[in-house]
Amino acid sequence: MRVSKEKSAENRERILEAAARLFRERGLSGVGVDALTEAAGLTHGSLYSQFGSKERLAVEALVYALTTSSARMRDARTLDDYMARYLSSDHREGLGDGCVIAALAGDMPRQGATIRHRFTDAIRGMMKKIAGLAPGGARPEDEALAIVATMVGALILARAVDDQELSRRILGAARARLSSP
Amino acid sequence: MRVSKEKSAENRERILEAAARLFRERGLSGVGVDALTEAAGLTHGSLYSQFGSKERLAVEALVYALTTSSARMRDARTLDDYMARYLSSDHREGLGDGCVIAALAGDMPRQGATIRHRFTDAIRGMMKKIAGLAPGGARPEDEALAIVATMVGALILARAVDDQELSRRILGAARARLSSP
DNA sequence: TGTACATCAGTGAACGCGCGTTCACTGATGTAC
DNA sequence: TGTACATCAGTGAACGCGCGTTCACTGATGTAC
Repeated sequence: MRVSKEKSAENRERILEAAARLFRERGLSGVGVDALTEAAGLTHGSLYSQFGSKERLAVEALVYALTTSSARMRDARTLDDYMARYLSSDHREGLGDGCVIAALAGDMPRQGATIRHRFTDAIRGMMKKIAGLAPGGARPEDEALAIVATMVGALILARAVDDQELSRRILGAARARLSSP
Repeated sequence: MRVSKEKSAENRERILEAAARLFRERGLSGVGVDALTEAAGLTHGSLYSQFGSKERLAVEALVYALTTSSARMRDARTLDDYMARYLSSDHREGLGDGCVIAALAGDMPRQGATIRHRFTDAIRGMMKKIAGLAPGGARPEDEALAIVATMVGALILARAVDDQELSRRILGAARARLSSP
């Protein structure tokens, strides 16, 4: 049955919220349309009314995740502060509401043009944020890219290993290397 | 029909070779048993004679990939040499015969215990190789872990972005940061 | 404000398809005599 | 060395299942009068 504009907008938001979390937790191909809509209290057909296809939802969910999840990092004022948050065990455990780049980078080589483009913009965004926090240097954006690579790589590896002690060590080693310039 | 022991061992090797390449190219859940055996010139049933299940093949293929693919890096004598090879555009393009860690790290949080364990050993192996090449420092293995995180992160991000110039810049920035100590 | 009706967000059955796995079967290999 | 037969690697049909998507339908919403 038809629902009010307000209710429809709220349903759309709930699907996006669920998708932003589930895609990060299980990967883009690891979540089906049933799981996505069920998590929002709807049936799979509503996804097609709202988004047209799973891929188009994925694009919007990526953007949604970028605008909401950078909340964790947004008000970091110094590079040390940013790093401490990014390379924390909290962030390692919080796949579903953590960094989109670390969660989905491995999927990107196999994605469509639109979603890869948004993802690339997200990396540029993180680069600029870090460049704004870092002391400077001759090429601040290149330095920022190296810092991004270290942080993203450390988080991905810390989540991949099955040994808690090694995981803790990876995050600590990355923090140590980045804080002592 | 039954085949000779030699032929059977050769078939097993061919499946492993195809699996080691395809799993890295498309991810562990991105390749089906038909694709895996067809690439070796066999039908899907032979996978079950040889390995018992797709997951057990994945474990063996991971080990196989580690022993063969580190060929690219094996004879690196210095950290600069290792880095130049690892952070090359050749390596970025060569997903299928490149670093297993960079290719599969993103899949690990959703894998079974055995395969995660092997993967964790692979990271320790790379850490020790780097620690053996690096100048030293107070905690050579921790320094090596940070270098591994930077290299793996840079390669994953360089493969993820859709902008060739940015991709090149990511690899270059990581090289620059690692070579100037 | 009240009534008649067109709109359309969401439902649920159905689609074709590919997945991982099972299993009866084939027939060359390998072995026992 | 030659013969009879058990073994078993590989084949191909079939399984139940979940995938993404389509579509006729429902009925409350929103609009035109």
